[in-house]
Amino acid sequence: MIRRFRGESLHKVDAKGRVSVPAAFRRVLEEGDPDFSTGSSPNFVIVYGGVRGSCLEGYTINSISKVDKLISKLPRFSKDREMLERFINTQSTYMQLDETGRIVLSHRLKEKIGIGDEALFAGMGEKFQIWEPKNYQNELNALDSSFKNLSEDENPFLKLDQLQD
Amino acid sequence: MIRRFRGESLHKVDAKGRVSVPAAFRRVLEEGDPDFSTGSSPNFVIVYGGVRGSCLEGYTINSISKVDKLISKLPRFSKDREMLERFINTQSTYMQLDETGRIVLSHRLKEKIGIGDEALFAGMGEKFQIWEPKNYQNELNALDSSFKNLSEDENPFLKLDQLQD
DNA sequence: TGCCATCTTATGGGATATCATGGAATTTTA
DNA sequence: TAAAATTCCATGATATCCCATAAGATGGCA
Repeated sequence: MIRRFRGESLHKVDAKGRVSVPAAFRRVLEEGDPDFSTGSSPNFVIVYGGVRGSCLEGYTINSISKVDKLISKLPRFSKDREMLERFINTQSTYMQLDETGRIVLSHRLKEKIGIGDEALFAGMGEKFQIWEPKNYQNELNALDSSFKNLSEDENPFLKLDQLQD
Repeated sequence: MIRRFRGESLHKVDAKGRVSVPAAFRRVLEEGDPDFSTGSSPNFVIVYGGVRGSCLEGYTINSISKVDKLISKLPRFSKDREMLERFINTQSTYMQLDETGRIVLSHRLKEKIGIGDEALFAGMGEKFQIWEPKNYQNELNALDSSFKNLSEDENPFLKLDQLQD
């Protein structure tokens, strides 16, 4: 089975910026790092320049490579490519779990998304997100209400079954 | 034969949150997990963020993968995709039966649907649901009365045979 | 068809491992 | 050399594993 990032969990951020990454996510990060071997700690990538910018996004090495490959397909000096490279390559950083499964969020990263002493991890399939808990709740509420306002044929759940497979 | 989730049954939830999954459902979960082999225990997925949110929904690995695959076809950063990932991926979790056929419902999951020391399992074809027994009864009653108020041409039983295949 | 042996199921309890988290000690680096 | 970052150790809480048992269900077989 290819595991995906699933579920939510809330973790403490200590004075040094250390946070535990949810154990379930570690398994996915390990599987997604071609250089990982039992005993070592997986590498992965955090993108902080995200489309919406209100959370951090974690990618396995394999899934960020996929994104990189897509970007490389764009014309070399196009505005689009320039922009994506800026957001995804420039505004990102390699990370490595320590042996207790934690990472440290630098002052800069915490500031980016307004994190204090708690961080909310949210699984999103091929990536995961890190949110300041209140902002996350707002995001969920906003999502809920915008979902309620959708007409029948805008409902993404219903659109799903119309896709070919 | 492709087995489907059928029937209802009521099970005790012990102090640790452990519940037996109905034996009939285990067979379906086993068939629906490509990595299952006799001797091992099947994995599956519980979604708790359902559109209605009053029960948990269990999916086999195969059926949730179908959904994942459809979602992956949507453009990577589209609003639709984010919404679906949020409702289906974020609000879900991997589960594995133990060798006596039980799962453990975390405090969080029990809270979500108001479960105390009993859980009602309901087969729904491609998925099953877990309800707090009283809520389940209310749901049944509500369904009954709304069914009685339908006109002839709204009756879903009658609409069934009009579908093309 | 009545009875016994066996298997499966549902459930419980205790032991063990993993996880999340904190603090101290040590190294790096500016 | 002080501040920042990293490594190492410690611990309570939670989750997982392992074993136990009683009640049904199943299946032969006389």
